Amino acid sequence: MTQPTAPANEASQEALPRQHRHYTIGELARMFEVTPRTIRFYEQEGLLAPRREGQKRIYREKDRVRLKLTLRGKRLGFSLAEIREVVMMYDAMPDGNARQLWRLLEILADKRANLDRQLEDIRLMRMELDDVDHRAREVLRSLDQEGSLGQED
Amino acid sequence: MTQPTAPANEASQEALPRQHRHYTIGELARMFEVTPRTIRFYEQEGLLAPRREGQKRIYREKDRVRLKLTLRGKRLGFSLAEIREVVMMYDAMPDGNARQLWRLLEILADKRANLDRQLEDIRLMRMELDDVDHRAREVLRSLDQEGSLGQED
DNA sequence: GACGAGCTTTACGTTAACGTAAAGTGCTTG
DNA sequence: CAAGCACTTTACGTTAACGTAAAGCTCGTC
Repeated sequence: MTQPTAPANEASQEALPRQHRHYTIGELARMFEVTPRTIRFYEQEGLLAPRREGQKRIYREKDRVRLKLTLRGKRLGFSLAEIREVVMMYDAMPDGNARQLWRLLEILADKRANLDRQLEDIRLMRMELDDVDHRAREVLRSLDQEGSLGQED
Repeated sequence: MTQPTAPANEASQEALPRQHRHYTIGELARMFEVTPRTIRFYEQEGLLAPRREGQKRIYREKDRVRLKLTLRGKRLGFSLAEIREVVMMYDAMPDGNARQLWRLLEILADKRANLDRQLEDIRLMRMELDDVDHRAREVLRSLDQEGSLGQED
């Protein structure tokens, strides 16, 4: 959306042996085409919590998945605060009390309603784009006609 | 997305006689549930160009449609700059030269690719949400069980 | 042991998209 | 004619999500 160069939906390579089970911040950054700064920022915002080895951050599979989900949420226009809300409640689920769980269900329903609205928006937006596309092609055809008729300015 | 209160997809009332053909800034604002300030800002950014009657802005049907499209674009995460890009090229279409028109087609294809990526993201996100939903409901059920067994803390 | 690569923290800077406050204009209604 | 309402301009403030610069560790290697 803000990126001019087509941003891949997910990590570049998804079907590898993936044997090492943990990553450095640079590896993750390259995988998802974000900067290390972004990943550190998400940690600061409570979306990631990697282990430390000395002073270096060590990311496990769980962290990678979470980053993936976070970025997907972002592409859909969710704020980091919203994403954190779901993520934290998801973490607190196993020992969560009923109130929290009901609250979680509420949030989920809300997010889903948002997605449905987006689906409709996409449908409409596609129609508009198709329309503009058609018109543009027609104008191009007419220009072509004029050209073959020797009409040039 | 950022709005906590469920934002309607489009204007509140869509199927009215609509006889007067022009609106004040306040009317438009109420229609789309935005502030006048937002509408003025969009004008400043080159997305709207209402007539003036004295010093007051007069919005015609065309302006209303454009605002609608703009807001839809925003809900889909497009920046105002991106929206303006399409809108301005659309306006320049009739007398546009071939280069411009090809450029427009390029942009349109780009936007469409974006939308397709969003569709996939929505599909995946829905699955995740459903999954969390299921888990939460199961935990709730188990809590209910414990409750009926007299297990309370 | 100097160096580069890759990591770290701290902290100030930046951009988009408005919000908000102040001060003024113009109509109409009690 | 005073009050109120809807509009106007100008201008500074705010928030999210990072970017960027500075300064410092740590490891392998030439």
